[in-house]
Amino acid sequence: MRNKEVAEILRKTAKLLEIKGDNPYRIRAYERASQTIESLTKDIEELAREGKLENLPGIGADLASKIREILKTGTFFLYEELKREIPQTLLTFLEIPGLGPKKVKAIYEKYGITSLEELEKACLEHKIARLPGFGLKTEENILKGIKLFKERTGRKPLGEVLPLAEEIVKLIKARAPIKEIAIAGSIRRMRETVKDIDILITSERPEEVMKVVASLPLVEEVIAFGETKTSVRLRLGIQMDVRVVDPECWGAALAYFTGSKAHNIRVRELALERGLKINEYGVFRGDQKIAGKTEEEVYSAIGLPFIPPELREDRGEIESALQGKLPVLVEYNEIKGDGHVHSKYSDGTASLEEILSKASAMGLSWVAVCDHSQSLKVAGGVPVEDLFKKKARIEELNKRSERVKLIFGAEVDILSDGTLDYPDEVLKEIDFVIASIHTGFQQDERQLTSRIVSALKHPLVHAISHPTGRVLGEREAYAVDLNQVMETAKSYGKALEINAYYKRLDLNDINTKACVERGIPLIIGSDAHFVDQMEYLRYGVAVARRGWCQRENLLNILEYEDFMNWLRWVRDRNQK
DNA sequence: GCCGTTTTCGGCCCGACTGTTTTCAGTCG
Repeated sequence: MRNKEVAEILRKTAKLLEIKGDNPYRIRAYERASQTIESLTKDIEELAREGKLENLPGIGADLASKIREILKTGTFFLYEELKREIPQTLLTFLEIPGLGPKKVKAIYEKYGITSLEELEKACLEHKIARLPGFGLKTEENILKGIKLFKERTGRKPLGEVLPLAEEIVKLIKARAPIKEIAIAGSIRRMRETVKDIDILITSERPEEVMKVVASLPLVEEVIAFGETKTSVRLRLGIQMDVRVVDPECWGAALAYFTGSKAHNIRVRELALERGLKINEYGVFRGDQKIAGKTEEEVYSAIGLPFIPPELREDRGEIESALQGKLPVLVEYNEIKGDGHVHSKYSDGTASLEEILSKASAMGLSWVAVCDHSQSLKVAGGVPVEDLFKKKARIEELNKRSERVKLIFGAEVDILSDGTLDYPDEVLKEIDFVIASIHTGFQQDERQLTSRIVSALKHPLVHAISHPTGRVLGEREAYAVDLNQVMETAKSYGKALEINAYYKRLDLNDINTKACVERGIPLIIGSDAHFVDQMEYLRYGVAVARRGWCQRENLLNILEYEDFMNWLRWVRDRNQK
């Protein structure tokens, strides 16, 4: 899979064209192609071999041939030419808040500045303020931007920002005269990482709301302060944009601020084709407003059904909606079980009783307690003799517990040679075996893939946990050929996990979608090591929804007995 | 550079806020 590589080159090409001041629509074409390829669930090389590149939206004959060139040579002519013409370091300038392509170009052409240090120096010497269109204030902002850029941590995991955003919503509710309030932006779409917090409000006294927002205790700096829009930087280094609109515009504004940008562009193009105009205030035919109060109304005005926020990425949802083929996404409250938690038996902190009571509080009807296997000593891997104590204890608790059941599971290590960390006679006593890799990350793709594939082929294994091993901001996915993993899972009827721990989210949304398209069963596991972490299940459901997952794709919607039946069924069909 | 139940050429999403400007370009989302 070289999708990412191709997408990256196209994205950089777009950026370089931007600095060059090229045709904005040409730039958009490169950007769009980059996004399309990044969110592809198929291998771009395969599509190229089959001659299907031109079928992709936004990719015509020209871009297709450039993509083929990239696949063949690792680059393409225009990109190389642009790199010779424009220093690549200017691309980092674009990441400085307040600096866009026009200003970067001006600075480079006038002074030949190509490094952050030079830029900083030029600002301090007030050389920048002398450029036409620049001023002292711009200079100050660039200096501030450089400082922010240097201490920047980039996008933050949803699991860190969403709770914060919910906290802020509570604060605003308590302090300002508001009617409605909602979190919008990428948080509402439940992207795995987010850059900022977008909050939308309706109120009859917007000025007052703006003042409250600007003076919230978490605010470090007010970036922009207008009548209906305020941007602030929070102490944790994250930006927050708050916008107040009239209740009549609520739906249009919510749709607009939920994005994604790419989705919005497509929706507006569609509106134009129908002789309508959409902005954050409503849908208009000429001067007449025909919709805007609710999102449903806005979508319906341009002939679309409501599209759930998690799908709004321009990954085919508009086409599906137009054909009336949107998936009926699995709902957050349809989850009956947690497929993966740890207890005190390994490196978890919770007793089985605590897990039961947390599950009950969350309204779940089953939890698979999958502790680590014996060789994973650092994580308190469970020796065989304790395994049977755990089994007995679970049976005992289940007799007493009517509504919620524990499932005797294990997260069994796939050893370096692809064998499993318990012998078969032990494995067959374990009701739910989920296999995973915790050692030998450095092996090459062939080795790692064959380890996972042989685990999937093992008749006593039900699923693979965190199939790619990535940890957001900490560790890249290990080298594994997911295509092969998925094909094997498919032919053996095995499941792949959506690990819901917010730094893993592994499978991610795109890989989840690939599984859904192939009909591979998925199971969400919180991977909780503390009972409260079972709440992370919601991030797993979010990934499932972003991956177009319907009820039929997800094992977590099954009742306890049905899930147990599935576990037995998998073993029966693989033990002929 | 893409694309077409009004088009194969002439379109291509839209508005708030800031700063440098006397009417608007640039940036951002």
